[in-house]
Amino acid sequence: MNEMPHYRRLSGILRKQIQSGYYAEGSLLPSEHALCAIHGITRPTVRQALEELVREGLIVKRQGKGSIVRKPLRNIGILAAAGTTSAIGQSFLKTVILQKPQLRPWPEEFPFELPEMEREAGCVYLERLRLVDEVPLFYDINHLPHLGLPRFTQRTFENRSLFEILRRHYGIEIRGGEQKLRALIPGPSVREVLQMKPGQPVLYMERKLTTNREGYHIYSTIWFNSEKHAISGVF
Amino acid sequence: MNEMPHYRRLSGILRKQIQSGYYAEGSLLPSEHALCAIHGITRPTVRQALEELVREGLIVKRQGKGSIVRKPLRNIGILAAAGTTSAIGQSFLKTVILQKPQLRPWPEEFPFELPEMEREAGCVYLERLRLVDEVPLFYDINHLPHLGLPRFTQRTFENRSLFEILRRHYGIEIRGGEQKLRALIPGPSVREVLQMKPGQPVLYMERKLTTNREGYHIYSTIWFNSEKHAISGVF
DNA sequence: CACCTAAACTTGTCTAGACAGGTAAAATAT
DNA sequence: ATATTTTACCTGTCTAGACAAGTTTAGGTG
Repeated sequence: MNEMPHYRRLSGILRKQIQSGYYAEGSLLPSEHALCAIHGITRPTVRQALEELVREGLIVKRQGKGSIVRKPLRNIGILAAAGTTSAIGQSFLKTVILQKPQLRPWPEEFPFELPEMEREAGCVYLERLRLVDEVPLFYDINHLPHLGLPRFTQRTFENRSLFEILRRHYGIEIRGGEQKLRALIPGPSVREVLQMKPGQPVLYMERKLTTNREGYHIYSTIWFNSEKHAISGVF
Repeated sequence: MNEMPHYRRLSGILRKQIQSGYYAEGSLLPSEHALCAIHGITRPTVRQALEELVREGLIVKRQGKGSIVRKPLRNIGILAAAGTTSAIGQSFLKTVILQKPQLRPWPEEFPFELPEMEREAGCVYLERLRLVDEVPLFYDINHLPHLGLPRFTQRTFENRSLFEILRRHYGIEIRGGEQKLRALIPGPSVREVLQMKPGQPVLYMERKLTTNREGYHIYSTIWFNSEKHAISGVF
């Protein structure tokens, strides 16, 4: 249904091939010229696709040599990735909904500045806990404006990406975003959710995601237990 | 001396104009077409320049509207920026060299895997402390391979960007890199350097930067006191 | 005046090449 | 056989357009 741009289609194909191990670590992707021929598109379009993969850290390019497939990062690549589900192998990641989506007024104290439009629409509130190997890792609180999301509060989110549901059922795609990071000692409630010992620090993130809908943003607050896993990013 | 690509030259010009306030927050940059005419280059080249600025969070693009200048982030944009000096207004940032560049063997325990070439070359070690408004904020340890860096240990780094010296005197440019982030409680020595109270957490980063020199990497370990400032990034 | 439509302008995507510069393998000379 | 040069191939940069799609503005219509 969605007409996807050629470059995004290609990057999706290559991403899947890399993650499935079809291209081994350290091996070369087909050359840009070859990819042109295979997919019937021109080089700038191919380059645009490869650029996405470079940003995600899946490949490294070397002039005169080619595009080298990288060892997939063991850590959680949340910095650049749109969703957390795509960041780590989905198989190890389990999602638990602590608070089902429910309508709420916007909080009085909100770390982001909120456009008038979104404030008036009301807010869908959602709490999740992500576990890797049965150990709590992320705890995130999400606020989305209640604009054009029919039946959203009835949907099931267990083990499914929030972003995938937004894309498939409502046509909302994440385009990018900004985030702020801090290290802090979590309060007792967050500490308990993450099953951490007192005095242990977490990575605290505030994110504002932009979407293909003009003026529609998703706001997330994330607590991350970085004792065993680090967060990785490429730039 | 250095033939710079057109797109990088343009992004540099625009970056300077934005940071100097020549384009006010919220205002529009000249259209891509206008930038073509002004600088005598074509649109793909202009777009490549603008893309850099989008990645840095300096502008936001809106189809049908234009490139909007963003409010400069108050926090430290270290995630995407190559150097920390460029991330915050240089005026407020002060650099103190805690350990002048000196030759050393590579550490036994090194958080990164080290190419053979770089290990054999020996290592230049360098410790810095960054202060904002006279308050310690970053403490970073840097390891660079001692390959083609004549007189490097004699240079002065006070209030000067390490990356600028590498670029101007040795032709080394930062192309990108990867990083890992954690939250942790610093050891007593780091805590003292950053003048922090016991039990307070820091943002801990390990970065591996890639350069225009094939196989030449810069390794940094950074401790960041996030009590007053957050680290911000755009993706 | 209020409303709607069309035009002008903007960025997004894409084509079809060109040349420069780096890498590695094949061909040649020693 | 070894060392050097050439060649083929790859990515980096750039040109000069085209059409699509979103936004704003200027006219025109009622």
